[in-house]
Amino acid sequence: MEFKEAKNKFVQTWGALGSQWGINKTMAQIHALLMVSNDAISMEDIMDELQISRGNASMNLRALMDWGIVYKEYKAGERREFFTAEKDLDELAVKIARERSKREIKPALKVLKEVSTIDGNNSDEANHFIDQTTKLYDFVLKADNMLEKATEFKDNWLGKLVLKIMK
Amino acid sequence: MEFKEAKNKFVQTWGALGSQWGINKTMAQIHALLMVSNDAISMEDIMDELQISRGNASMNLRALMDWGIVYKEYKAGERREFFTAEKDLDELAVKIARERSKREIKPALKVLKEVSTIDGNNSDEANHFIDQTTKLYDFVLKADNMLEKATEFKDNWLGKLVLKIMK
DNA sequence: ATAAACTTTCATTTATTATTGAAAGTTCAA
DNA sequence: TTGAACTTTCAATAATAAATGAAAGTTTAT
Repeated sequence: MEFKEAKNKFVQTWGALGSQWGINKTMAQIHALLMVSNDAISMEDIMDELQISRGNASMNLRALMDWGIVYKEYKAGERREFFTAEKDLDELAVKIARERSKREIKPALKVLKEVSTIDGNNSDEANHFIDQTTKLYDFVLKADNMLEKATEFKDNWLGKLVLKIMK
Repeated sequence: MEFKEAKNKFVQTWGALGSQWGINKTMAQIHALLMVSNDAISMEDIMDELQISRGNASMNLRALMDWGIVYKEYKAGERREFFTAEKDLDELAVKIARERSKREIKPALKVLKEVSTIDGNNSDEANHFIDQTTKLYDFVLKADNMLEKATEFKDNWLGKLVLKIMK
């Protein structure tokens, strides 16, 4: 396999993986493209390489910047903007985790808290519901906290030790 | 809020969350419904409660069973089948993690390995590509292994201790 | 202040994904 | 073995999500 083919395969695969995880295909593809590019790329080049429209490129680049995993870059003497991806994978993971927590897990927790605190008044059905949703609340809260903690984990001697032991 | 309203809100929220994570809405809703139900439910009742068609119910129940998080149950003297969800949340998390690893992460790793082992022959661009995808391969592999290990984690005194310290 | 060079927006179109429901398949009791 | 009671399949349809592209908006050099 030669470079161009490999690059294309990578971009396509990353895009497909993205859709499976609820991230739109083009967004994942743009990210993939920027991840493996040596230097910053213009919107024009992204459109060209991925065969997508201007609007599509613009919107997805904006979304990637909102996630904090793609940056604008300005080149001296150049009018147009260039884009780069966060290439540090730990940093990337942290940002994605934080963003999904904020956007999805936190709101879900709010609902879980709400529905788990209804009055069960002597109905078996309702009591089981309260019990299950309370457990779920605790579980999701714990998982979310672990995610949070994991973001501090990598620079941490204890963490590294534990990982080694767990291997 | 009363029980019926709370139950509905929970099912709807769980469904919406599912779509955001690449799981189809109905599948997530059926799972939610079974999670908070005291006892096994027939397909008819699921169709009725969620206002979905027979085919839809059948296909998504099948999918949930393929994931190993919903079970068929037979009741004595009853012809039709009843369904229950895995209610142990640790067990649920393990099964989902394993399944997604098998279906999505493993194939992605295969591609990453493939594309990261091309011949870079003296092109800077290609060399950067190889470098980035190799790092990505290592990262994803490590994350996948951690997921695997985490499935053994809960019964483990060391794990519990670490979580306590990390708090 | 103007216009060239660029980016963003958003109503419309297109593509993707999920749902329906009728027909085919299965199972079981008699 | 038949047929009633149920489940599964899958081609057609509907719902949802993403992409287009032309018009509006911005920025900057002169």
